[in-house]
Amino acid sequence: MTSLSERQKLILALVIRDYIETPQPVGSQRLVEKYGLEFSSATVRNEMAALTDTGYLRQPHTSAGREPTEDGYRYFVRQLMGHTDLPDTTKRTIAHQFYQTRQDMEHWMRLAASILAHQSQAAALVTSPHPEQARFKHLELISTFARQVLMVLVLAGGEVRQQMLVLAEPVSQERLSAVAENINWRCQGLDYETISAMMAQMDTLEQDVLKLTVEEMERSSAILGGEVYRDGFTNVLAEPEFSEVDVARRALRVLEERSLLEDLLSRTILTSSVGGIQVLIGGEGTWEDLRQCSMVLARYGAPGLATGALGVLGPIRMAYGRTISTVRFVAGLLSDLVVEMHIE
Amino acid sequence: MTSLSERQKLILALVIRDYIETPQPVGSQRLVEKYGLEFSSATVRNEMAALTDTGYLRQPHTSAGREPTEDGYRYFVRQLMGHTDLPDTTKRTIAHQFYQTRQDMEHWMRLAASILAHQSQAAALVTSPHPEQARFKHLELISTFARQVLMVLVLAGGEVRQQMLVLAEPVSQERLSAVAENINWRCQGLDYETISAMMAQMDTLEQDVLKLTVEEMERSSAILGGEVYRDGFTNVLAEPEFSEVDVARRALRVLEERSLLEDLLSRTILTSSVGGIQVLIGGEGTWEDLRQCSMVLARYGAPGLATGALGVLGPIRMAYGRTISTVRFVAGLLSDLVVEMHIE
DNA sequence: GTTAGCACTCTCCCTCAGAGAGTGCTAATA
DNA sequence: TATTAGCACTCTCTGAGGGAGAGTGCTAAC
Repeated sequence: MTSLSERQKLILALVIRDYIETPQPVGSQRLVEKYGLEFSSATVRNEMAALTDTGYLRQPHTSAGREPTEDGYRYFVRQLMGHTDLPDTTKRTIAHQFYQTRQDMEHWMRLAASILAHQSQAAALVTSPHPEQARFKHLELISTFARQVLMVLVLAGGEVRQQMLVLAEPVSQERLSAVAENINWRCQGLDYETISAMMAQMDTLEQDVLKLTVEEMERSSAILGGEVYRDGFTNVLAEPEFSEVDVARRALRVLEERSLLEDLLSRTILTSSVGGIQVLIGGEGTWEDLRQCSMVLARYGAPGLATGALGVLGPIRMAYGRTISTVRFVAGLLSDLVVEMHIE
Repeated sequence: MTSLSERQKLILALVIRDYIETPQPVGSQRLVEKYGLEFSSATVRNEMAALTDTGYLRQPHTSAGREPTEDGYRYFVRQLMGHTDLPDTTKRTIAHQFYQTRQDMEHWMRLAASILAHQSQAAALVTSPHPEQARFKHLELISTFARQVLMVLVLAGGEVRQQMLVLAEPVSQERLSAVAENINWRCQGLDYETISAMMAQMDTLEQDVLKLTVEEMERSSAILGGEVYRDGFTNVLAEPEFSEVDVARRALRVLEERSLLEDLLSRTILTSSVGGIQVLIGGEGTWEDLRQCSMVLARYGAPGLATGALGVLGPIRMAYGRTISTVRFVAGLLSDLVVEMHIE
């Protein structure tokens, strides 16, 4: 990485700032006038030429102003931006919304997606937290109708999964409760492989229940086994870089289609640890569909218990400072909530 | 409604068919050649002029071909199209997917949205079924950690709602089970108003539980209290009428924003009965945001038990026959599944 | 009632020229 | 030596003008 003079850093930052405001190439004269610079437009032109050489700025065509390159944004995010944080009032407002909502991961995630979308005026996604290794905690069997039984499975860490079970023949609630009690006693704290192994010694009804239990525990351990909450798709459609619908379509498809999203997340944020933030700028040369977008991703949760991913997608011309602090803050809140659900 | 000659009906139908294929004004000559008509282009021109007078066709400008007006589409859907049905193989494929999925309304709705989006290449939405009047069926209290209790509420009709309850002080699982048993015995089959009324006579713990129960039952009875599942937003972005992003943004916002969606549904499909299909063409002069779109909506479920709405949103230039039969079929399937969950 | 013929209309696309914005270079200046 | 004023040059954008093409409406003949 070439080292820049202080003045070059200033100019780069100003170009980015101006370009984010008005998505138009920034000219030297304009920059001097708008920000009251101490030096002349000719000097700015010289510095801009230098910044273009180092690859941080680009000219759409000769005799147009400059706009930041992907590398320019990266340098800005890493070196220039500094650590920004949300205003305390905003933080309080957000936190307040979480504590007003019912205490339930599903609602929290939905709320998180909504808040991310709103705050950053971008498309947001939140994946449900999954334990690195699901452990059995508690099981309840509730007879609903005839041969249908509602199975409620609570995993260590508080994740609750419910499932319907259809029996070959009707079974009384007393019998079901006894089965559940037996299973609760024997499976306490076990992972699904151990449970699988001990299934053979049980009777048919218990085997049926355990088969479903193991299935659900496997699903809970899968990378993207849980739900994905999305919001704010229409936000990005308002941005000028998405006025070409095809750009918008390809980008949003990555969020909408599970397989694409799974690929993206497992190769990016899921490789980093909880609390980590990743900023993908312009598809990073890997995701052609995201060439015109940036994403800010975070991993949240509690290591060893359960973790999930969240993030936003917007134009490259994004207010990184604000977006990153929002994502970081919401991830932190969700992490706290995950931990809170685990306190025994 | 003006009555049309058979030849006019034929021409109107052909114009619509051709326009749906290639979103371009249809000329008289083109129509004669492409469909091998028995009469000349001059005759077609005369008939087209008549159809323009009655308001079923329109010219984007003098000396352009004709395209259907909203009224034209409406006439087509109501009078010309006839009853179409999905091919049996398609039906079987779809039904198969439902019976392969776990028996759980949440997954079925998600699947329904996905299938609607795929089959009709449009944006799809499915709202969860809610009972016209929620009735208590069964309650289970499961101690998870310290003062946190998982409450699982089963309503008549099989809807399951879970909620976390935080107690003032720890309570044993035995005590919780006793409370649940007592409530189950006393509230069987009651609606939330009756339960509210009898709360006063209970002790504190039971009151806390019942308060939450009543809240959840109220929520379940609200028009759009449940979840909304959406899919296929990126499908419509591929359609040429949405190449102007603003058109796409405004239309999709109606699906994305709860308040807009609630307004739309409560004034359309929620006024019709289960099994009913509604086709909204071009916003019907009421929804400005949907001016360039059509929606096919259906109400599904079982009257007296629980009902929900589903539908798709696409360009006005939509393959109505296929879309309507898909929506009707999926609504029927979901209705069957709702009923099935109620068989006692 | 239907159709051939034809003048007319309107869009679309191409080209061209002028305005405007911004650059890079050169020579003068602190 | 670093900075700046001045200036020629380049490129986009916009609007005007003209020709091709598609399709119409009208009229007169069948």
